Amino acid sequence: MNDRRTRIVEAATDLICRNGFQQTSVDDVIREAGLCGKAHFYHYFKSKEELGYAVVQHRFEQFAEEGLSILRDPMVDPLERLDRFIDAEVASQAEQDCRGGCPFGNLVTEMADAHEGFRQRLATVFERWAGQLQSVLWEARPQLRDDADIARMARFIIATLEGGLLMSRVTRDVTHMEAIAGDLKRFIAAQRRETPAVSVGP
Amino acid sequence: MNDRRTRIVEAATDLICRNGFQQTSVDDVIREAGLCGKAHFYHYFKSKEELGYAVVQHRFEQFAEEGLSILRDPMVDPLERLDRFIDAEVASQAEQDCRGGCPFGNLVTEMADAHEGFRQRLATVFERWAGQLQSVLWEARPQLRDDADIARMARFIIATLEGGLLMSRVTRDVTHMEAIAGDLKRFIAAQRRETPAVSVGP
DNA sequence: TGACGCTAAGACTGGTCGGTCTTATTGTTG
DNA sequence: CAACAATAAGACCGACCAGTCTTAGCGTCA
Repeated sequence: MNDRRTRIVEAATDLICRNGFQQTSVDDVIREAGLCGKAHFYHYFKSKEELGYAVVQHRFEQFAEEGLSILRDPMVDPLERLDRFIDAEVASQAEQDCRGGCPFGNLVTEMADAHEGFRQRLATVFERWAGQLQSVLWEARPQLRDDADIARMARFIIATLEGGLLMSRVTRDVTHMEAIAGDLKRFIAAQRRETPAVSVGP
Repeated sequence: MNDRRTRIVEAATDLICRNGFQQTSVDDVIREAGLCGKAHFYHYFKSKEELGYAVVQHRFEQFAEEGLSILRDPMVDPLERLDRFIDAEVASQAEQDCRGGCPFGNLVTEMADAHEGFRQRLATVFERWAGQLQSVLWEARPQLRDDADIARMARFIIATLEGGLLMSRVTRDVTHMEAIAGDLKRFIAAQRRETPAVSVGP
């Protein structure tokens, strides 16, 4: 059945996000999932690489559900949503004791140069992530300066978060991530229209 | 002689910066350096890990000389130096076709969680890097707002550059790095004193 | 010339890896 | 019960790795 494949992908996602792709062996995944032999694994996946692609896909779906969903909450002001998303990233880093970093960033570092297939799939992940941020910023457009470049801002936010994760990971000090996230919020705040837009009646 | 050890470290630095630590075998290093056998290698280095530490050290010395030296040029205004440093990072990324990223960032991702020895040495690297940035910002203090937090700014700059390298690496598009670097410069510019400080005569 | 000590080179060891192949077990149909 | 199909499990293969051990070749000194 297909949910056995799903089960394998889940186990592999855990392992790969924790230890990286190269440091996770197919045997490890089999053992962790514990419901098929090696030959059977290669019935579900043409190769280990194929498993890696499935993991990228799966992890992004998790992220879209657990992380990016904050950006979609229609009951909250868009710029407030953005702040909450940034706070959630900081909180998540604190929760895992500054270890692990961003699974997508990790895989970029590990695989992007050597493996075009991974690079493309990861590029798609970041594109979609940036797309969600752009949607929020677009909603917040009336509050933003006319010259605010939304696509650019979205990429800047991602880059800064990724860098913040890296810095707090190496220092193992979440206050670094907090400070960087704080500065990022100030950067975003600086893109707000100085005089708030006034809605004009008919 | 000791310069044979140096030669090995140089070869290993090339290989490890290009392919990562785990993906570089001791045999690869031997072959690349081409001037000693394996047993001899283990005379110079207690283990592969030890070689890795030497590579971190060596690569940082290169970086301090080639990259960070821009920050020390006494003939240039400090904030101008900072801009030039950022430009140099972008140019370097363009030169290597958006591949490779930052060797220190790569090693953090690869090793920091699993290997305390690497984590500590890499933390030192980032500390020194941040230290150089702080020196520049300190020099620029008269031009900066009174509430500018210099240590925080230094870390923010590093984080943003690291994130920019990652983004342009996955998209293989240096314009992303350029845009992020541009926003970073705007962030720094926003920390300038609004009314320039006036030197008061006696 | 001959005996000895030192070093460089790479063969070797035990282990891991991705991926395949064989075998055992189960279920199904007459 | 018997013959066969489908599937599961893990033994196995060649390649590679970090680290050690053996050996062959060199210079040195008598």
